Amino acid sequence: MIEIMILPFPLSNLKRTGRTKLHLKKNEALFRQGDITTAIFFVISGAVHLVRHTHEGHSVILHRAVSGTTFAEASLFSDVYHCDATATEPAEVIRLSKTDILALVTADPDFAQALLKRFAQDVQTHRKHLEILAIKGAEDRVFAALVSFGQSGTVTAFAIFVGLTTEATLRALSKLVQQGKVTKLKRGHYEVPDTSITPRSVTIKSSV
Amino acid sequence: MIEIMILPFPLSNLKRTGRTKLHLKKNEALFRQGDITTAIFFVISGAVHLVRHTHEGHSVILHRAVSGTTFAEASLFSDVYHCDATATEPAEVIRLSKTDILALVTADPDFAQALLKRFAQDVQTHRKHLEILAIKGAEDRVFAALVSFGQSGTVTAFAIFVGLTTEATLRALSKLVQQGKVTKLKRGHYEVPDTSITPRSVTIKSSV
DNA sequence: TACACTATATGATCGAAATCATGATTTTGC
DNA sequence: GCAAAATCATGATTTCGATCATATAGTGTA
Repeated sequence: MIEIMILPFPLSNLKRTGRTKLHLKKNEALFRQGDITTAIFFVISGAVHLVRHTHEGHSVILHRAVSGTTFAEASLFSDVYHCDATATEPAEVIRLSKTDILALVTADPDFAQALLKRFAQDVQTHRKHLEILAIKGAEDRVFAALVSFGQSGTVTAFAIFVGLTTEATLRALSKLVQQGKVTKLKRGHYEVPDTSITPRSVTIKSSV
Repeated sequence: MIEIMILPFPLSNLKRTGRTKLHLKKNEALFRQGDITTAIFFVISGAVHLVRHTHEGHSVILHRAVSGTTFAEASLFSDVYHCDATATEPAEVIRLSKTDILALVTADPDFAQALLKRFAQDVQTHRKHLEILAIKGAEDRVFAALVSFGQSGTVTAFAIFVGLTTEATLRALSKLVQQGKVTKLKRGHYEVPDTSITPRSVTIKSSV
């Protein structure tokens, strides 16, 4: 039961039947927008993207779930999934039955609190994402996203995440590299060196 | 104790000391980004905007809390507030002590579950917001936001919410009115008539 | 009432990112 | 291993929204 150790909340009381280990191939979908919700998930290895599709073919990467994190927690209280979940690389995930989780919430206060914390983190992450999308210049936006989230996955995926085209993102990255604010590790892999991470001093004036 | 009736979760067990009623004037700040977190809030009347400020003066309206909703729930698990909370119109709010709420989570399973549900709703709302910001055309974006969230507050506030300038938003609105997709109630007040709300048929192909 | 201030509205210009285009490189599936 | 597909990269052109400017309608208040 090694996996229980790395779960962000204690599962000792969860029925064994409530847990299933799944192996996903690349591009394999775990669930799709509109599917009936039956479970939340925990990533052991690999990565899963949560993607929302809009009417006219637009798509947003809402979240990239990586090793050691849970996802689709919000589905506990909604009837259908509101996004697609697709493995972007081969992944192992644990499926946690929705009904069992809900039962455990009622039975185990510590579990409930741990789950609440995860939800709160989700909210914070989404807010950070919203904050980044509000930044106007492509260069500033890409840099902010790189500082806050890092380049998870391909540049193309990163571009969708920051709400720009791949071209615009690449151009911004190459300019940032020129300026020394970003390091190009290798083709398609960029990173913010520690030195360039300036602590944002929150100097808010009390005057309106 | 009228207010307890309209709270989205049962507060009967919350210590009386944990609740304080506050009266906010227009533009009065409840807390600011960086302040130590001590409470979550419930809106009785009026409206409170949660605004996030980025390094270079950009701002995002993360959330508009209106009558009957709670806000700053995420602060339960973080040390400082990550955004400003300001009344955009005179407002009455109830301050709910953070420590008391956390105690109640442990003591009352029903309360814990109700709170979890609220968090989940928050996540869903933020996702919808992210989805809207991913829409490229100004016209499409404004229309989508109007359908999903309605025009809460002024056009200027709505413009910030959708990530456009006031001018671009007004132009988009006036075009949408021309097309009959949006109704102009009066100067600065727009609405999507029921007839134009097309149910988005989720026809996702299983291929790819 | 008069004044200041803010929000709404629309027009003109400019610039930044989307789009289109073309190759090179890497990965993936057979 | 090899062909096909996807990704990375950069250049040229176009388009849409930002910006600047100006005017009007409300709103608060002295």
